[in-house]
Amino acid sequence: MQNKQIPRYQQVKDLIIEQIYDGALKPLQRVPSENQLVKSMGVSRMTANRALKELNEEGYLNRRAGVGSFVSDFRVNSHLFEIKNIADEVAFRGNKHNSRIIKQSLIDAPKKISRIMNIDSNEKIFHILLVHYEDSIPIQIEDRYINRSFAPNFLDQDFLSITPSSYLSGISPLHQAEQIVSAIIPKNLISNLLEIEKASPCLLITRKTWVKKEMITYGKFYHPGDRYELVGYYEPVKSNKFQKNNKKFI
Amino acid sequence: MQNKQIPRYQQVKDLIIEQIYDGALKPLQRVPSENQLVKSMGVSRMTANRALKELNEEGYLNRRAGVGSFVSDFRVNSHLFEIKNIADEVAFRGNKHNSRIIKQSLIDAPKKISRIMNIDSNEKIFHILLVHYEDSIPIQIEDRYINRSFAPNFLDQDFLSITPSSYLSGISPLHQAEQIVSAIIPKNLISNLLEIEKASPCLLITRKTWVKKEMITYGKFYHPGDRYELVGYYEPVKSNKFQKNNKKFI
DNA sequence: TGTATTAGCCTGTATATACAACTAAATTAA
DNA sequence: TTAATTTAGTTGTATATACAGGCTAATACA
Repeated sequence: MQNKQIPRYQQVKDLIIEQIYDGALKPLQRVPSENQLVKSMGVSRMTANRALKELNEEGYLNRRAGVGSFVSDFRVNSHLFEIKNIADEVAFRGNKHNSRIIKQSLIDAPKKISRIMNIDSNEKIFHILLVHYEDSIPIQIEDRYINRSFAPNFLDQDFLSITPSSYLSGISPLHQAEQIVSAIIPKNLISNLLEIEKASPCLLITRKTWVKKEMITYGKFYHPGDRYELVGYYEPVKSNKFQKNNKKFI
Repeated sequence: MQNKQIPRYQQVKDLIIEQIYDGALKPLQRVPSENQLVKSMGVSRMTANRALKELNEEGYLNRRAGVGSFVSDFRVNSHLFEIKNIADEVAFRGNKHNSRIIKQSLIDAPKKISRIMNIDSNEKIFHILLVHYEDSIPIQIEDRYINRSFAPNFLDQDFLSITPSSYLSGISPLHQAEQIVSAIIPKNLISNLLEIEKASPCLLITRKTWVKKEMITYGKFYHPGDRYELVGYYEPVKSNKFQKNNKKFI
């Protein structure tokens, strides 16, 4: 009965979002046009317009006048705009990205991780540790745990040709993300992999992501403090895109 | 004649934004209702609705059904949502904020600053250096330059009772902001003021703000790495608010 | 005087309609 | 064959209208 409480434009939105998360609507795929929604859902064109317009503003869809509305490619740009794919960042700066895989395995979930991710303590979990390079200089260490049920084929992936972020975004877009930025002095393993001095500072980004209330990944991302910065540029008008940039290797 | 290119809802928005920046509409003040805009601007109620609705989503206005639409209080929350007032952050966590002013003066603009802010090199500029405390523990050093023409009475302000951010936001809301986050080992002056060890890392936030294409402030904000984090929480639905939080002094 | 009701204004949603501008594909003309 | 034109479908904007629901203040009632 609370069906009547939910506005119709929201019902249309929810239906489309549902189909995106279910995989019924895949990235770049066309979604029903406004007039099709008028017929299929019995709403007026204006409320269909509102639904698609808001989904566009929220990053789920891309719309082009005269063409149509299409599901965003979350593998390139998350609709949670701050979460970007580092390979695309590097490419955006005109540099060459590659990576080195240190670990890629299915392990018993460490107690700390199983607690954070709220999974059973005797459950297995995927773990990956890799170094991202920009023009052969290390710029990020990705130390990440992935919920097994979300990406059962995780071990079969070649993460030299596609980043874990991109692969995971291709399975389903994110519902939520939390990102904590801090400044630390890293342990030896990290500073060695980043090829930096032992006592030099790092930006540490701790990121949790959820799909449908379930935590999908928990990861730590280490960046050398002297050659990486988080850049945010804000204006109220259009999309407040967030960019991560590293310095130009001064 | 390009008047016709600009959509009418955008014209309504521009008019209101203009008045906010001009000070004709002040924080918490009521803006014309949809029906008043229908009469005064000769638009339909739906386009007036769209204008006010978007201004609400962009943080310029607060709307309440049955009551009206009001200008946001930018002194508390910038509509560039990432830029928050640290005193309010601290209060939000239920702690006590106070600050200590190290410098508050009108100086000859250092060459580097005048170049960054694009002002004449023999121009004078305001400079402030202060330490923010949360429950008497230093959490931020604010080292900031302020364009003289924007805030002519800057020296008369008592920045123990109101933060510079809050004061500046009260003059006019921001048009643009850039924020760069990096990890550094601070110089002695900074580590002394923050009461941290010499070699311990800091989060450094370098922030530039603009009003109407003119750079208003340039500042560096230092946070102790072991007791401050930037927390971002994202979800696509509603406002993607950005929060700065420090740890609970573990 | 104190309380309940009402009136009036506000935003939120929804529909039906209309025209403009854009795009891609089909059609026509050279 | 090539180029220009038309056509159909799409999004973007704009209007007029309507009703629901929230809120405040004036009004009526006890």
